[in-house]
Formats: sequence, C-alpha cells, structure tokens
Amino acid sequence: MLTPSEQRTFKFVQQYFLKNGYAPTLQEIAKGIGIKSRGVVHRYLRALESSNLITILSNRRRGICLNPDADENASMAPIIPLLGRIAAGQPIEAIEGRDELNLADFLMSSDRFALQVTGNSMIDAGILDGDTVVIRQQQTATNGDLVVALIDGIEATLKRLKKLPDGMILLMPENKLIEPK
Amino acid sequence: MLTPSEQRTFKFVQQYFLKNGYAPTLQEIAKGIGIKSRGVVHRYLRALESSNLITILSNRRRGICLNPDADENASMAPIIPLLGRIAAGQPIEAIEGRDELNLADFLMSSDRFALQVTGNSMIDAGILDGDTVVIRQQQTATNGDLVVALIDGIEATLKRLKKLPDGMILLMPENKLIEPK
DNA sequence: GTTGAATGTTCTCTATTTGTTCTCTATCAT
DNA sequence: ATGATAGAGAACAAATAGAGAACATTCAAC
Repeated sequence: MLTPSEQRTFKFVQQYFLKNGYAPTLQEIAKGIGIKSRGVVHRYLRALESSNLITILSNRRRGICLNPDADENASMAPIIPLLGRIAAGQPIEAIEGRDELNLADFLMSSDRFALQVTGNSMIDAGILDGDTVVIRQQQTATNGDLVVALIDGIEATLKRLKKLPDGMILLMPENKLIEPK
Repeated sequence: MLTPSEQRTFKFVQQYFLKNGYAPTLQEIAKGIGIKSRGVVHRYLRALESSNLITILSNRRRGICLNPDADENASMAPIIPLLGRIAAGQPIEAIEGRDELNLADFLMSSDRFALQVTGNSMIDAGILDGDTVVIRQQQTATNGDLVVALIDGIEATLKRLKKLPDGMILLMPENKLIEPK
C-alpha cells in the first residue's frame, strides 16, 4: 500500500521517464511533487523499492529503474497521464489544471455497463461498427441524449432521442445516409 | 447486518479506493458521509471490520484495507460488465466468452498517455473535435497505423501513416473533405 | 589525475495530522 | 422505560510529512 506522497512520487518518475527517457534526480522529483527536501524524496523512493515498483542503483546519479511488472503491483487508481491538446500544425499544448485522466471518474460506477455496436447508423457521432460503448443506466432521458432504446421490449438500438412538441418520440440515427424512423 | 450509516461508510471507502488507489482518512470519510466526528467514523469502521469487510491496521494513517474475499469488493478492479452486442433492429445479443470489459487491459500501462484532439481531420475514423485519445508510445509504426507525428520536432498531429513503395511517408487525414499532405 | 559542484544517503528534529478512546446528547421504535 | 442508532467533541498517543544538516559518492571539466 502506497501513501499518497509515494504515489505522487511514483507517478512523477513514470511521467519523467516517458517524457525524457531517463530518470530524474532527487532534486527534480522534489520540485515535481512540491517539496524541498532530497532526503524526504529518498525516503519515498525506498518505499517504492520495497513495493517492487522501482529499483535503485545505489549512489548512481539518475539511478532509478522502473520495474517492468510495475503496473500489476501498483494497485493504483485507474489514471493515465493527460499530456495536452493536439492539433494539426501546432505543438502539443499543455492543459492547464488537469494533468491526468481518471477513468474511474467517468467510466466506472455501479450503474455503467458496456455494449458492442454493430452497424453504421451512428457513424456521424463517432461511433463506428465494432466499437464498444459504455452506457449509464438511468431512469430518465432528456432531449438530445444518446440512448439505448428497447423497442417493443425486444429490439435494441442506439440512437439519439428527439422529443417532439406533441409528445411523440423520434429516434434519430447519426448517419447522413439513413432516414429517421 | 450493517446499519445504514455503516453502509454509507463502506460505500464511500470503496469509491475512494477506486478513485485514488489508497484509503481515506477518518476526516475525509466524515466529510464524505456528511458528519463531523472522527470518533463516530471510527466506530463505524470497527463495525465494518467485525463484518469482515475491511481490515484496520491500527494507528496507521489511511490504514484501511478492503478484504478481497468479500463479494462486495469484487468491483474494485477497473472492470465494467460487458452485456452484449447491440444493433439496430435486433435484441441485445450476448457475447460468448467475454462478459466483462477490463479497462486496465487496453487503456492502462506505463507507456500510455492521453491527448485531447482539436480539429476534425480524423472525423471519418470516429475521432471528433474535443475527443480524448489514449496513445501508446512505441518505437516503430507500421503501415496503416494511426500515429501522433511530430513534424520538424515541433508540430504535432494525429494522422494515419501510409508508407509508399518508394520509401516516402504520407500522413493521411481521415476526412473526405481534406486532401493528404 | 585533481578538483569541485551536483547528487545520493543517512540522520535528527519539529509541527501537524491522524487514529483511538472516552463521555455526553439526541432521536426513534417497540 | 429501554435499547439501538446517530452524532458531537475532548483528550491523548502515535504516525507522518517535511525541513535541513552532514557526509559520501559520482561525474564532468580542467
């Protein structure tokens, strides 16, 4: 079990490796996790080593190695680093404030489940044939939501919900080539 | 049997674990379930321990462990149920063999990172403006892969890689309205 | 090589947070 | 009344985060 500080340390080392291809110094780690003492950083690294996440080459500068099987041992939150914004023609632009993507936040809770999509009726919403979609089960749906509709209790389909003023409900596909039904 | 407050406490601890990868403090639990007293929280944790749901490491900060053998803790892996295949006009069809989707398997490992996409150049690949993409860093790319290309070391762009027979490399957008460059 | 700065390592020390154990009240159902 | 449940809060001991000093080692420049 890692303390929050140890996790922050580990994440920083991982990201540093990803960006630079070599290990950070204790001073760089200290700055990266917001403290001043190299001694404290060393204590955290010791803890990470006894959790088998890293290996320390003693007295070597930048002598931190990431253990290859670290992911299984980490038992960490489902978080991946969010590095920035990408567009044609621009350098990668850092995102202010957010630097990680927590999958638990928006993909996981007890009311979620996954479905595989077949067919191309939602292609203009970025949902292609064979994609897996994560559904949140809830009691109500509002106009414009993407919903999984059970028609006559049997036929299931993923469509955009459109409520007409007269109370009728329309299930709109998102494909310019298909007409709504 | 658990009292309502104990259940709320347990739920909060589970969720906290899922999001953060470590246990909450008594103060955080108190705030999370809407009370003020750490002492009361401690009483609830005691009850959860005698129900064999958690283990308390005495005097340790954040020293709460979820007991793995409790059914209620099965949902701690980054797994969501995969219910089936969905298509227009058919009932949901069960998928043989696989009935859960493990996010860790294909989204998480130390060589992954996330980027936000701006622009519509990959719209036909199901990647829309504002989407977040998960990138796997690797040394080589093969023909037809979607890659993040650094042009002249600065400009970053997400395109499909096309190697021509003469060794030239083409970066293809996936939008019928845009020409490759 | 020699040297010096940067780096890793081991400590001690301190302030703060946290876990733990109490006691005291209040509410509610039977 | 009588338990069971909820909660507040005080008091104490222990764990922890962090600073920083002192020393050892590396490494690169000379």
